[in-house]
Amino acid sequence: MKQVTINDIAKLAGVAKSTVSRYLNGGSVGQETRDKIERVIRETNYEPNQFAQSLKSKQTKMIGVIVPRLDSYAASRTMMGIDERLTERGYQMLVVNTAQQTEREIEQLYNLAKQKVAGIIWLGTTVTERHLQAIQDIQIPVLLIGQEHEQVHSLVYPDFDAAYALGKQFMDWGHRDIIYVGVEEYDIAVGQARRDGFLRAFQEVDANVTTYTTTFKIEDAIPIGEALAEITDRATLVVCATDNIALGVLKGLANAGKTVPGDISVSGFGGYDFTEVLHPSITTVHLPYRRTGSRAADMILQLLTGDTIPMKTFTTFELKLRESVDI
Amino acid sequence: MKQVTINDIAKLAGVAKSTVSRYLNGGSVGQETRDKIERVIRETNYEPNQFAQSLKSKQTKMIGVIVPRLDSYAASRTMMGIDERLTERGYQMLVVNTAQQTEREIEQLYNLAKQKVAGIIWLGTTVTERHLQAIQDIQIPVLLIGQEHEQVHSLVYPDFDAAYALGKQFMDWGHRDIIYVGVEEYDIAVGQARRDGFLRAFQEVDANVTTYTTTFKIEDAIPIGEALAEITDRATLVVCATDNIALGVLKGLANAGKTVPGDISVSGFGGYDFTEVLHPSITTVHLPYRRTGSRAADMILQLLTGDTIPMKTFTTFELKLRESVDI
DNA sequence: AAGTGTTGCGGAACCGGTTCCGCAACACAA
DNA sequence: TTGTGTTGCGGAACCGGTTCCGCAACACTT
Repeated sequence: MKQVTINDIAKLAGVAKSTVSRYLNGGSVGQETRDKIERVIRETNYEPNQFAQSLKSKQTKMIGVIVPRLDSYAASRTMMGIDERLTERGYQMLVVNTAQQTEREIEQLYNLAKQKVAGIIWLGTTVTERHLQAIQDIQIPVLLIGQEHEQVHSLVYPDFDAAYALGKQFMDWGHRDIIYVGVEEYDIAVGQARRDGFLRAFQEVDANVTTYTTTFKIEDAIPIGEALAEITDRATLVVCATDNIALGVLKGLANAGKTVPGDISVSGFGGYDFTEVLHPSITTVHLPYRRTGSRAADMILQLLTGDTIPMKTFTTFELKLRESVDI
Repeated sequence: MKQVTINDIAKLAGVAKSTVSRYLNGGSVGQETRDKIERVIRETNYEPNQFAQSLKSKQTKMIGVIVPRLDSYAASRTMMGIDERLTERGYQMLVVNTAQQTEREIEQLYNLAKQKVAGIIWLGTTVTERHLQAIQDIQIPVLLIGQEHEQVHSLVYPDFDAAYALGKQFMDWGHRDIIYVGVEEYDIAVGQARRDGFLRAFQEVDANVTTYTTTFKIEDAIPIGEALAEITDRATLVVCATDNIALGVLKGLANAGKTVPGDISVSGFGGYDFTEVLHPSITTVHLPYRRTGSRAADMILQLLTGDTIPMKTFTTFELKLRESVDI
């Protein structure tokens, strides 16, 4: 099981190793020599040593993917999409996890650069000066998913538009007293764009809105749901910034003995698979995580070949109007 | 931003590069030289080129992780655990996805070997002769999670015991007419061990059991739930082999207008987070995926250092007795 | 004073590829 | 026949580390 090297091939084929290398990389090699080398390579199952190659070329066939957490639905689906496409194209995905620490995002940018990945796909939550500095330092194409910044190529979800569209639908249905449960503003896409989209829709018809702020964790939204149970006579709809929050709110309401959508309606955002199979099924916005991953892979590969692509690309969204919101 | 090399350091410090290398790897170097080198390294932010190192050493600080899918709860949580521990210990996780194709598992074993990972953690579904062959060929420590085989170090969930314990509990509560919804047998752990554990518990009290077989997908279980709605007067409990199946069954029952646990009880297996926040909350078995990941990381690292560890290690489980099953 | 270790260090080879350079062989045009 | 190009190939240098070997300097015995 010893590693077969290019030297072995050269020796067995009776040529110089530079010739073998040329054969492998499409240089000029005579037909006769070509045949000999090909035979030897086939017989020995030769595979070039990637380290030796990378040592010289200072490049790999890897694309780094920076994710805030490994166990989020959005991240998982996006990774799937990325991996599929990358594999098709002969690249490998190298996932690194930041455990939701901004500091580690920056660390990992440098780290991936050290590992000579060809490009980086970054599932971001926030973009700071130091991120930009890192991106500039490392001299590697970076594609940002889920957030945007004018200086970084980005592939973003139409959070504002989707939120607006969903909010508008609710307004059309006549909801006028709304609870909005969002997250902190440091997450631009979720904390700001989504909220602003909803608020715009609500304000257009002068609806009454009460805002709560929570985290991305299900548990943290439960008490909010419980608290909301007190005012189900007034408010008719709880709009949540994520499906996880909706889940927590639903639980809280259930704990307090309220039924959905009977006593009050609840909507989510994100489009987790299982929102559909719950009872009641949850009204939400479906974001195409997986397809976005694939597109991101395509885009980063284009960036590698030097193609120019728009700095900012939007994905699509789809309203999922289901049982949890009363018409 | 050009790469600083060991030659640069040597030149700047006025020593031979072999001395620098010795300094870095703990060889004998005089105090004075040591200081000079240290200063230069600090000033230049020198970091050794990993490719050059690996080229010589034929090793990396990477642990390959083979997962059947990127978007399963179990896989995600396990990866989290692995990554955490590996990062602590100065290793990196390299995840490869097989998209549930057995063939690709084997491919990836060889592939990871080619990339000279130090060890491999394999979240398996089934173990064939060809897997064993691959494992033997590559000469790299492999740790199998979730399945077992006498020739491979494995870390397994106590599927049988957990299923037995849960089934026994149901028997104690007096359920006697049971529906079991499982998966195909090719998955030893889920398809066989879990089923057998349950059946054992049921048989001990001569309960009446009807068995259905489905897949790991939520959707495929929905029709089963719908079909079961016909017999809620007879059967009192649907035992599902996974939480996903339980979710589908619940949906099917809901579609048919049945309530849980009013008309019939339903239990899951696996312990997804959100089984707790559903309404009704789902009775299930919690398996410690994340902690298992961490342990797996520890174990593979032990294997690297040549320690001997038991061929087979069991994890724990915890019954989560909740609302979806009537007492 | 001669012999025996020990320590610190430089030089060179090596890991397995890629690439540059130059030479030989051959064809073809002038 | 000489000159110009093209093609095929070997040799050597290089990528950035690690490691083996040998030598010099300096104790420390005996």
